[in-house]
Order: sequence, then C-alpha cells, then structure tokens
Amino acid sequence: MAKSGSSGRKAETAGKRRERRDTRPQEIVAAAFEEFAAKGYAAARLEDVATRAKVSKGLPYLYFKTKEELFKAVIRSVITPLFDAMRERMLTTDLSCEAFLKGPFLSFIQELVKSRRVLIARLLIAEGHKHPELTKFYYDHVIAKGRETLKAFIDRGIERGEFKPTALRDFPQLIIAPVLLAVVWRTLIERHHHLDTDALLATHIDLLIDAIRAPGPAPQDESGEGPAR
Amino acid sequence: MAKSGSSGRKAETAGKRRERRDTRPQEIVAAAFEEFAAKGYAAARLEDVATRAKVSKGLPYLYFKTKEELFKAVIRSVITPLFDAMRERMLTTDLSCEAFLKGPFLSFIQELVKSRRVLIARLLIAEGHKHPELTKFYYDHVIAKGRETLKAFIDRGIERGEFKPTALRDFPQLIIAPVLLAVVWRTLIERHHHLDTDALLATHIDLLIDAIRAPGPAPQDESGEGPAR
Amino acid sequence: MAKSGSSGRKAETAGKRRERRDTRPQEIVAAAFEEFAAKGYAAARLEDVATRAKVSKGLPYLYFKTKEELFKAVIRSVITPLFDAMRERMLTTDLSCEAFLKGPFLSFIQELVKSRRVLIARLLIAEGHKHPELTKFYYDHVIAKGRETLKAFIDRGIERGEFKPTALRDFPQLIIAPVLLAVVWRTLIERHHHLDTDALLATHIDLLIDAIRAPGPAPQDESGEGPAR
Amino acid sequence: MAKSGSSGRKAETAGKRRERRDTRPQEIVAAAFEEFAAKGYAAARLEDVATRAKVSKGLPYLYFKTKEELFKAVIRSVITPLFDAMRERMLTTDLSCEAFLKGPFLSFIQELVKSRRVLIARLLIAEGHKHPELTKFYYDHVIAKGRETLKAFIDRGIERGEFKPTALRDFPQLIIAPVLLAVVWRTLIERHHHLDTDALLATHIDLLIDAIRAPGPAPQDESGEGPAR
DNA sequence: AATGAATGAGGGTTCATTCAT
DNA sequence: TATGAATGAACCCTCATTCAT
Repeated sequence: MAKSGSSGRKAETAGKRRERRDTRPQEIVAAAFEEFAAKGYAAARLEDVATRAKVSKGLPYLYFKTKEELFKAVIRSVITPLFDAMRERMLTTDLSCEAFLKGPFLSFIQELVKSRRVLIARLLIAEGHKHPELTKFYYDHVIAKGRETLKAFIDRGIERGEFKPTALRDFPQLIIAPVLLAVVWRTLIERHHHLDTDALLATHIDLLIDAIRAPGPAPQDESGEGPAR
Repeated sequence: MAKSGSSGRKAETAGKRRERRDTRPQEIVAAAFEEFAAKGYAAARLEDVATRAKVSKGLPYLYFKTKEELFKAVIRSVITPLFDAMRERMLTTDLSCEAFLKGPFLSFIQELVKSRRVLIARLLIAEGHKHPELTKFYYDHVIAKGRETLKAFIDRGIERGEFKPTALRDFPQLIIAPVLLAVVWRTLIERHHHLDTDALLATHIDLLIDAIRAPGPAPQDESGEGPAR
Repeated sequence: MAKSGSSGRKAETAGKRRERRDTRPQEIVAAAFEEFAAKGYAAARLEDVATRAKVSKGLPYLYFKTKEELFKAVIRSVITPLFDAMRERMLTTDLSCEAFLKGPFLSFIQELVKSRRVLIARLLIAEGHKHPELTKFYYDHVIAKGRETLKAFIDRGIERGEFKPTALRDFPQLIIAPVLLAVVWRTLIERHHHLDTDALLATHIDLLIDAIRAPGPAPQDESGEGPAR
Repeated sequence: MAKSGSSGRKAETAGKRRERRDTRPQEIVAAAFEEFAAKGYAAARLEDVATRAKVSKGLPYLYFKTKEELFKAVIRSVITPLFDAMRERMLTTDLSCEAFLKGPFLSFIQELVKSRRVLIARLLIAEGHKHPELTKFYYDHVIAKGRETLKAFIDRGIERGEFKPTALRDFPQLIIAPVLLAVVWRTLIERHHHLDTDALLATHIDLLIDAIRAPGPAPQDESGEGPAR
C-alpha cells in the first residue's frame, strides 16, 4: 500500500522532474548569462548563478563540468538564433538594397544595440582571448556568415546598378562597425554622456549609401517600415 | 674625483634614491600593463606584476594602495599622452581637410590600431563598468575631447566648402568607429582570420569623404605622406 | 530494518544534515574560544581555529562572515548563559541576605573565577575597545543587569533591616570588584605567585558585610552550603 | 676653508645629534606607548610609532631589536617611577591610618585611575601571558612591593589600635581591587554608561575602613587634603 | 537526480624587518 | 648615525569544485 501511493506520486514527480530536467540547463544558462553580463566572467559566482536559476549550488555541475564550460554554453546559446532570420531576409527581400538597408536592416541593428544580448559582446571582448575555440566558434557562426551575407548583399546592389563597385565589397565589416561602437557606448559611457544610438546608426547608413550609391535616377523610398531616426 | 666632495656624494645619494622612487612606479605600471593586457584585470595576479617588474611581492603596495589603484594608474599612463599630439595637428594643419584625413590622420589611426597601447581599450571595454570613475576619466580625457576636435575639424571642412553639411557633424564618433572594430579584430579574431586593418581604415576614410565631399571641382591630392593601403 | 522505509531514511538524512548544520557552528565557536583565549584576538589564526575544530580552513566562513563575527559569537556564547541562573536565585532566595552572600553567592563567584569562561573577560578587556557594539552588548547583558540585581538585593537587605543604608547602594560594582582582580591574577600572575582566590573572595564578602551590617541582634548562619575558605 | 666651515657645522651638528641621540629612545618609547595603548600590541604599527616620534621607519630598530623588545621597554618605562613616592609616604606619614587612606591614598588612586599610564594595565592584561618575564618584572616591581607596603600599613594600623586584626592582612589586594575595576570601566564601558570613579573609590575606602575599624573612641578627621567625592 | 555542507588552493593585502645609501 | 625603499612571510577571505546524504 505504501508502494501504490508512492508509485503514484513517483509518476507525477517523475513527470514534473523530466519536464524540469529538460529545461533546467537552459534556465541555468540564462541565469549564467545574466551574472556574466552583470559582473564579468571572473567576478560572477556560480552560487549566484544557481540561486538565480532557483537551483542548488551543486546542480550546474551536473550539466556543465566547469565554470568555463558554462561560460562557453552561455556564449553559444546567445549568438546563433538571432542573425539567421536577418540573413534570410537580406538574401530574399524584394526591396531595393537601399530601401532594405534604410528600413529593415537599420531597424534590426537599432534594436540589436538596445537588446540585452549584445552584452555578450563585452564578455567576448573581455574573455575571448582565453578561449580561442570559443572565439573561433563565434567567428564561424556569426562574423564569417554575417560578412558573407553582407558582401553578397552589396554585390547584389552592384549587379542591380544600385551601388558603385567600391572597396566596401572587401570590408563589409564597415557596415556594422558603428554597432560595436554603439554597444560599447551604451554599456560604458551612456551613464556619463547620452548618445542617440538610433540616430547614430541611421546617420551611418545614410552616409554609407551616399558614398556607394551609383549615379543615376534618384531612388524613391520603397521602405515600408520607417525606422526611428 | 669621486671623493671630491661629500656634498657631491650626498647629492648623488639623494639623486639615486629619488631616481629610484620616481622610476619604480613607472616600471611597475609598465609591468602591470603587460599583465592586465594579457590576462584582464581580475585574472592578473599582483605577484606576477611584481615578478615581471623584478620587484618583491609587496612593493607595488608601496606605490599603489590597491590593485584597483594600480589598474587606474595603468589606464592613465597609457591614455593621457595618446591623443594630445594628434589633436594639436588636426587643429593647426595647413592641409585641406580631405588631404589631412587621408594623410596624417589615416596614418595615425593605422598605427594606433597596431600599437600595444590599444590593448587598453579591451581592458576598458571589459572592466570599465566596474570602475565608473575610470570610465568617466576616460570619457573626459579621450572621448569628449576627441569628439570636440573631430567636430571642429568637420565644421572647418564645411566652412571651407570642402564638405557638405551632413549629420556627421552630430556624430563624429562615426569617424573612428572602425578603429574600435579593428582593435577588437586584431586582439581577438586575427588569429582565426586575417584582416588588413590598414586597408580597412583607408577604405573607411575614402567612403566617408565620398559621402560628405561637397560637389564642385575635384580636389587634388596635396598629401605628402601617402599612407599604406 | 534500515531498509524499512525510504521516508524513514529521508528523515534520517535530513536529520543528520540538520544536526550537523546546528552542531558545527558550536564546535567552531568552541574551538575559537580556545584559540582566542590562548592567543588573543589578533594573534589567533582562523586556520588554527579550523584545525582545532577538525574542519577545513574555509568552513568557519560558512557560518561566520568574518573573524570579528566569530569573535562576537564566542563572546555571546560564553556570556549569555552565565549569569541568568544566579540572578534568578538572588531575587527569589529564602535565605537572609547575609547568608545568601556568604553561601550561594560566594560559592558562585569562587567557581566563576576558576572557570575557563572568565578567560573571556581577559579577551574583552584586551580587545573590547576595538569592538564597541560588543562592549555594549556585554554591558547591556551582563553588567547593567548584574548591577540592577545586586542593587535590588542590597535594598532588600536594607528593607529587611539586615543592612544599614550605605553608599554601596550606589556602587554595587564594589561587590564584584575583587572578582576582576582574581581573574586577572589567575590568568597572569598565578604562575609567579600563588593567590588563594577562594579565601580572597571570602574575606572580601566578610569585610563587606561587616561594613554594612545593621547593628542589632547577631544573625545566625542559615547557610546550608558552606563555601570553601 | 671648506673644512673649517664644515667642521664648525659638524661640531654643532654633532652636539645636536648627541643631545637628540640621548633622548630618542625615550621619545620612541613614549610614542610606542601611545600607539600600543590606543591600538593594542598587534594592531600597533611600528611605522606609526616612528612617525609619531618624528623619526624614520628604521630608527627604532637601532635601539630595540624587535617590536617585542620595544613593547617590553614601554611596559618597563611606565610602571616604576609612579609608585615609589606613594610607598614612601605611606610608610612615613604622620597621619592616622584612616586619615591617610581617606586623604592622600584616596587622592592618589583617584588620580591614578584617571591617568593615561593605567592604559598600560590593559596592555599587560592583553599581552602579559605571552611575555612571562615581563609579567614577572611587573609583579616584582609593582605588585609585590605594593602588596608589602599595604600589608605593612595595615599592620601598623592594627598595632596602633586603629584597626581590628582582620583577614585583610592576608589579602591587601582587596584595597586596590576597585582600582582595576575603575580602570577597565573607564577604558571600555564609560562610553556606554558613566561611572563616577572618584566616588566609587571613596565609597570603597569608607566601607573598608568601617569594616576594619577597631571599636573605641570615634576618630576625628585629621586629613588635610580632602579628595573629590 | 538533487542538495548544500565541506574542502582547500589561491590571491589581495599588511607589516615587521632588513639593508643599500 | 639615519633614512626609507624594498623584502617576503603570514594571514584573511573567496569561491570553484567535490561528495556524503
């Protein structure tokens, strides 16, 4: 009789447990992201991560062998999903290149700069040199792919006659360089001096397009989504 | 002649001591710069700093009350002398604005990006949020002044009729945004994928000028110092 | 039978853990008492405390945030239970005041002086000025209450006609002043010169009562417990 | 000519130096007393001692091999001179014993309790057990001699018929027990609760004499110096 | 699977003591 | 003799990691 009761409870418990067991690593990684972002790698305490994840001090070690492993999991977890959608849109959009840059793309980087995810950038800049394979991972999955996408996008603009062929083809990084600046400003300098990063990024895109726009009939604005300026 | 005067010896003695007292802090700061640059603030051990400076474990504390004080001293020592010379040249040059940007200014940022001093940038990005006064100091002495100088320079270009009035006036940061990118790339990503930062920066300056150049007679290149491309 | 119930085992488990969690602090405090008493606050090493408690170097910090907290815990653990029993007896005894002083009270201070607990007195005298809250705590819980109790006791003796009204009412501290002397002697001077503290204290009580006894019929000794003289 | 001038200066310098050299140990000991009294043995820094003595950090080591030696010198320097005068007066006074106790003796201990020298008591209580020969020294030069003097004084009172023969003869310490209490109170508890130590000591002497006064003709007050009550 | 008490290596900081000048 | 820069042992405290329960 003790058995039947406890088995019934067990089943229920096991169900809940399994459910929780599946999400726990994510919860721990999320908590770790917050701690790392707030305090940096070295100053983040695993006990605080556990507390934030509402989990016991020892549990993270069930999923991540060391603090470093957890850190890597955090980096990996944050970066991937974000950029794939944008990449897809860049390569399949019906808009003119200029309209896309001034519309969806600008909106995307404006929001990106304001999102908490970019805090990961500071983490990578701070700790990346100690985790080369992590930096490699980040390079492969974000930077290289982004670079390719941007380059393809520019080339399409050139093919279409929208853009002049310029050296920007060789350095697509220049398109997102101000994003890095904006992120650093927001996390470090904003408290001392305000910067309107939306306008900064808009200005950047405007100037860039002015620099590479092919001479010819003035383009009309086809953009449906007007970003904040 | 060494014997010639006790007063001479005294002066010599005092001199040696004073020299040491003035020299040692610099040596320690230099060693600390290397350690911080290599490992980051938290991971750098003061004992290693001392060892690198060929000094005992306790000596740094004679000159710097805490690790943080030492860190600040490092930042200050690297930052302060960095931009003053360039600022002076920007405001007093005889060159046209375009020629100055493509000549001396480009050379400056190209070299800057390659110098070891910019490792300090990574330090600030990584640890700055924990040292608000330090960030304030950096903002006041580097960013704010640099921003003013750049803005004044652009305005002069506009007054002279070289440049169109553009929103770049409001965001002079855009001129050096790629510098930040280049620094991060060199310190983190370079080992995975080479980036020709000289060419990147040159391209950036070219595009920027193309974007803001006033229509009219094509300017002739007055620049004496052709930067590496 | 050990297998008989998982619920039983759970309780047992929780029991063991709870027991440990409740026991360890006491063990550490006990070990700390010994170290502090032997070496003084500053000279006592927390590692030695841990070793004495058969515990790792870091464990004390799990229960006491700092060395000072541990010190306070030691003081509190020794002080609090010390005088409450005696206070109760003083206020409720059936004995005449003189009989009580010469009997139970004398015995109490005679034993007190010989107990290891009074080593704490030396600690407080030596380090108290650095821990004002601690001294306050000691004053509130021991000195002030003791003073009140003694005063009430003397007043009762006066009301009953046993004692003359004297200025002792205003300075009940005088009743226990020799206790302090005896403690210091035992911990410092005894090795150089023996002092019979039992007899010292007995003499003190005798003289004090002679000084304040009201003239009249000689009191008869009602004391059941004859103290060592 | 350079010689004559420098030799003249030398002589002057040497004179000043010799003068200073003779008093420096005393100055250092005095400074050390202040530091030890204020912070306790372990927390007192030799550098602060040197600074207070207006001497370089290294100089104390010319006179005292270690911190401990300096501590011993401090203890020794403070204790001796104070009690000899009182001892002399006790043994040679023309006053009655009671008058002497209520007059000069009471004044003496009242002032003693208020003097900075008694801070040494706390030092000895705190550190004495680590320096047995120091405690021995103190016992021999202060306590033992004081005990003898007090005992001789009481005996003289008995011989003269002023005092009854009591056990106080065997425990002359009881006469000064409240002094210890007063010292501890002043240094530790006074900030929390005021105690009129003058009155405390006066009450103590009064009660003590009441306890041991031989029955007979009431003594008249011959005391010339009325102490504060 | 989960807990949290326990471990112990490691690092920042202090300061008595030394010694070149 | 006097200085004060320099040394280095020692100690407090933290926290990643382990493991009995």
